[in-house]
Amino acid sequence: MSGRELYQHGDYCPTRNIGWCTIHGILIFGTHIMFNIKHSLELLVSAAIAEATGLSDCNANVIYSSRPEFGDYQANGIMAIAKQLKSNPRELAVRVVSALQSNDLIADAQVAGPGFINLFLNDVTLATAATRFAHGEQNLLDAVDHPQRIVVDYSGPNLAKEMHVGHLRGTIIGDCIVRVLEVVGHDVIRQNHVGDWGTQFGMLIAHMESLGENSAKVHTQLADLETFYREAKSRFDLEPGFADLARSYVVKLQGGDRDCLSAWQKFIDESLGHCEDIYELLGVTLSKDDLRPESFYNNELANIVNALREADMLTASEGAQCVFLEEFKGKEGSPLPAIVQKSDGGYLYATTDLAALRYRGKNLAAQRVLYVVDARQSLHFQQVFAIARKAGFVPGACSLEHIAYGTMMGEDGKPFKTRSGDTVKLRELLDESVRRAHDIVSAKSPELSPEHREQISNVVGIAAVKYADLSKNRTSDYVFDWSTMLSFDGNTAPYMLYAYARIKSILRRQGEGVHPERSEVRITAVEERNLIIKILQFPEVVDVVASECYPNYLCAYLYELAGIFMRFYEACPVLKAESDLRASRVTLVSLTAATLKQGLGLLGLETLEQM
RNA sequence: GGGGGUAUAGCUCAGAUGGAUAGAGCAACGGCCUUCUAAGCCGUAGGUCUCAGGUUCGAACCCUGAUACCCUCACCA
Repeated sequence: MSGRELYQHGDYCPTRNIGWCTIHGILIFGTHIMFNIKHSLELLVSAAIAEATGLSDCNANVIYSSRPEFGDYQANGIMAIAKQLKSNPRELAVRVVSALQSNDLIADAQVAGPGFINLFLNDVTLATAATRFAHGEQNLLDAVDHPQRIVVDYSGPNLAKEMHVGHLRGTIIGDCIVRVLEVVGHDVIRQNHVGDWGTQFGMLIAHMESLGENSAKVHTQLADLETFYREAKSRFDLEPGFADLARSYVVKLQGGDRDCLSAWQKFIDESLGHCEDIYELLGVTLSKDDLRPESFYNNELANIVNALREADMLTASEGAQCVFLEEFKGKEGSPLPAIVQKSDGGYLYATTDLAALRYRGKNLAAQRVLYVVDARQSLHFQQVFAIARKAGFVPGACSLEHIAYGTMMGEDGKPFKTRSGDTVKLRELLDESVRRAHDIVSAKSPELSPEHREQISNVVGIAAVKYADLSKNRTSDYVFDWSTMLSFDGNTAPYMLYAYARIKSILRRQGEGVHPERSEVRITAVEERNLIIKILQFPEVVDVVASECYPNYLCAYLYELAGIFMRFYEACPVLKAESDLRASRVTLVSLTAATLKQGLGLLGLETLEQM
């Protein structure tokens, strides 16, 4: 955005998501572009700053006001600009305010403190915008004007074992990000980089083969993958000859031996079935089509090493093929290699990831690649990203991002395990959550039918686990705690679901009396105004989540929305109000319900009509 | 030892580009159901934002140093 000119209706607009445009100098509400009050204010104030100072490209620094008397939003950029110009910030702020183009969005702009500009939104415009959304003339979330092709790599369980709690975060955070990116109009390609290759599969196939041709028996055995793995591992460690047998299976597998491959396939199918059950239970959008297992890149690994050799990036060290990059140092400041080929000729994790990067950059033509992977792997991703860039495996403009997340801890502050120290199966965790939810629902609502209680606890139990995770900053470790996540108080799934059910109850009771799609929203109380503003801010939050990939921003927003609704609910009778006011409030309730449902949907949560 | 991360109320966590008086929930105490689901709402109390410097009109946030804990550093993924 440069200078004083705003964009003409329908013009190319380099700043994304502007809800207002100008025609003949008059700011109007644009219908073809994403609604975003904050960006619109930034645009207006930036233009005024440019008008007042002659500077282009000024950051108006618009944020939400911390207190009601400071307006709805505030522009904090004036102080920095005044300093740059060596002028008095308050005087500059006054000039900027008087340079503000007339518009229907800002009702009042006041200079305060050392040079803040407090912005008060126009009630009529707010009510009009809410009405338009209620009438379905526009969606609160509309497509961005520059969709990107974005590859999101998430979940990626190891198929040798059953999914455990360690897979929870990546799976649900990734799924939320994918939903958010899609709803704003990006072209998203999911990639489930499952581990289906490597030495441990030789061991598993050897164990499976020794059980004989009885496929029913094999199926039964594989039903508990964890036990199956333990048995195979134990034979590998203890049984004479078994380790050699396992290794011979690895060689046969990699050599493309048909029998061996078919046994491997049988195992993989079985294990994938386990994953799909979990995905269904969790409500995760990953499907078979999204699978790009490690074995998918098998034939590319030698090419990757060759390409690195041709790029003169390869160094042989202690028998292994390595890439040394300046920026990575190991112990005692010694050069740190990324090993792409072992001394025995085998390939590694880094090699596979380089092949995946090249595939995503070249074949999938990604403009942005997101890796939703545990924070402990950050060095690995820094290395492969750097190597892929240097080797030209991905286009220079393609953004590579490690969307790192922290570890789930037990109450003792150590990584979450069972009492005996084993990893907790994801299936068991989710089942327990549903069971606990059922106990609570039965205690709170004994009058509901058993079927209804079961349905509620299925939704609440799963939502509780997901929401507890998504509502935390993904980069930090957090303590897993049943009582907090299943509590109906605070920023939890049960509270959110209850708020939604309560809202739906009003809409049910009002019957066919009011038609939100034809009614007019009015502002008669501060609680209504607060609710409208909060609803209209939904696109702003979604936009930030799409660019920065922090689902907890969305959770915080929805929690605040629910809280503001509750205050409205206490202060403003809906069904007891008369005629137009009743219609306005029912419409507002309906908008709140739609926003909550869509927001929870973006988190990957189901809602309940009744609790 | 190198690199990275974390440190905010008794507990669990928020705090998006530095903004005005640092926020929730739990736990504690006190109010509100003849009124749209009380699984709710309102209020009280609780903080030298680990410590010490620095940058600035302004710092939980940026810089330097210290302390504590966590992660990571050659053929696992």
